[in-house]
Amino acid sequence: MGHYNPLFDPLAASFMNIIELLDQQFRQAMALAGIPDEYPSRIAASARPEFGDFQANGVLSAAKQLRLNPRELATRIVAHLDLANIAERVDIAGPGFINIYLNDAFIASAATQLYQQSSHHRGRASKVAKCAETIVVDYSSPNLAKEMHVGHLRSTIIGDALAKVLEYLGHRVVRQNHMGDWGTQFGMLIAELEEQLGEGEQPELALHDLENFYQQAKAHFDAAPDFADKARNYVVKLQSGDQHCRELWQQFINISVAHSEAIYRQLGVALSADDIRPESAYNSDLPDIVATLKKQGLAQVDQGALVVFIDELTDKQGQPSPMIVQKSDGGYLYATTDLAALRYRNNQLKADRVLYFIDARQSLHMKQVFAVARKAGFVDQQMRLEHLPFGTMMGEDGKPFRTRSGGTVKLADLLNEAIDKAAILIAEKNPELSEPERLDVAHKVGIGAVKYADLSKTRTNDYLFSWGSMLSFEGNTAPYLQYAYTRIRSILRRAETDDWTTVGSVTITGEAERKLILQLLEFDSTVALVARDGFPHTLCNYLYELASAYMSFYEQCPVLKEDVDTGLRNSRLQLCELTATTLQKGLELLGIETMERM
RNA sequence: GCACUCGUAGCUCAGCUGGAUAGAGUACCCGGCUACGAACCGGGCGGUCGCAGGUUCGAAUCCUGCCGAGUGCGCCA
Repeated sequence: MGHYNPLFDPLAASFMNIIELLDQQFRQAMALAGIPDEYPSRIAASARPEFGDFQANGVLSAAKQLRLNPRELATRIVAHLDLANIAERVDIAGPGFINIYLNDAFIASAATQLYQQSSHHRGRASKVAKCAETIVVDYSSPNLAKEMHVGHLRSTIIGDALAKVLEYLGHRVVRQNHMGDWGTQFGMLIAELEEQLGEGEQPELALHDLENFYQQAKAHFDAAPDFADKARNYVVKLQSGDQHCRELWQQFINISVAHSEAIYRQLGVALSADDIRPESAYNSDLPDIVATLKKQGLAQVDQGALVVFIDELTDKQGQPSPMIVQKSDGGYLYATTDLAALRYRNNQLKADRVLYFIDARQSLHMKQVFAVARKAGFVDQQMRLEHLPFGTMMGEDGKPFRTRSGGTVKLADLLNEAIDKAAILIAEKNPELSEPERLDVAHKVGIGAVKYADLSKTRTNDYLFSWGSMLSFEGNTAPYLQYAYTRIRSILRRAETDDWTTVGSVTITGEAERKLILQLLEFDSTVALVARDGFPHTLCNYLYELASAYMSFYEQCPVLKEDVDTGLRNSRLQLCELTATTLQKGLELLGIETMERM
């Protein structure tokens, strides 16, 4: 696999991108200097201001691998480098660093171009994909046996952010909510529901608190052997299509799905009923999956169960990794369902790429499913299967998270608390907001804070759940970004006329403007990175730095007070507008809303 | 036993397939509202990047070993 440069992603190629531009010039110069083109220039923002704006780090590693003197090579490349009108200076420093000092006029013109583009599109324009793909994004996938709790937050909002990013880049995204509605535990729930309905309960009433209902059923199951037997019997009847069982199950599922959908609405997650493709949907495919595996000689009976031994996954002793696809009692497992889902995504959905946002603890399982699906030909060879794992939620004590009572925090409770807290803060800070506006803002701020707290952490690491960080509205948080946005909107409202939108161009008078523009120019490459790797925290960090650069600009550069005649007022208004649209688009991709005032 | 992940400031975390003097937030201290919105800005304090080797011009990053934490490994999902 070659080195990936996001700026050479064909999707990114259609727009002005400063790093891409530099990269192109460097590739040319490197080619002229006799460097094979598999060596990337690796243009990156410089670590320190005294090292210029950008540096080309690839030259040093190329020199190393080609066993050339790095300083000499750098000199040769710079001699071929054409950055006229782009850089005012290119230095070679230390062992062979190439430092690029951009021309202010060039930066200003890049900003102007970007502004005109975004103003023409009425916002940050989405890229037109040259090679749009069909990408299945499998996320959220709650277990319908229980109420959604905070542990479901990650898959739901990270998956949703990725879906939005991929759509923004022009891909065809197919959301799949692989809801868990078909496990063994549903026998238990049906048995409990039957008993409670027998006592005259209405299903809506019995199930108004899903979590509580589940606990009742579980306690009943553990305590009463005859109840447990009945439950197990119900599983078999349910999966073989028994009418009565199916009806009870359906009542349960309806209420549980409605609960999930209420959470999605509150979160602003773009998962609809159409995206639900639950485990039960694959029930009728399972016998054929197993029969195919048997026919191909991939599955064999071992200790009573039907097992696929995966040669591609072996341990140090060369033992192939086993995956059970059918239990000794004939029942199927979630591995079987996952295989059926993959075949569906290949044959029906025609996916080029499938992304799974699932807990890291399922890593082995996902590897097994992918390997078997390929061996069995359930998916085309070129289809890209990616498990994008996330870490376990930990408690303050560093152990897997539990509340004092040993339970989990309901997602609904967390969201309501965040909104309530935001409402109190808003009433304090901005009492003149009307009641309806305050409620609206409280919702956006509270939900935004919760989502950002999660999205801004590296996906793959374990993460600490704390009310404090989830409900924080200061520092590197969503409200900080939202606040930056409202400050800009406030200026733009006060500008009154809109002559500035079409007259004049961006000019640079100081460091604050320069930094702000350089940050604005990195939006596209940041989004491309998120689409490739599936780490939304990269975008969070970018937006925080953007908002931060704007806040400094705001302190140092008066906007409305500037003289119209010098053109500076228009220049700064355009920068404000460009920052606002970039913040808004970035937050939108993360699923976080903005507002006019807060 | 085997496998995967992780260990960075008091706390919570960034650090982009090796780059120059390791950065934010928070907490604490100092300064800034008769100012385009102070949910903000500027400054200070704070780190043997778990430990020890190795690879090289250069290591938080790559390799090996050790210590510590979490997770997974044929009939739950």
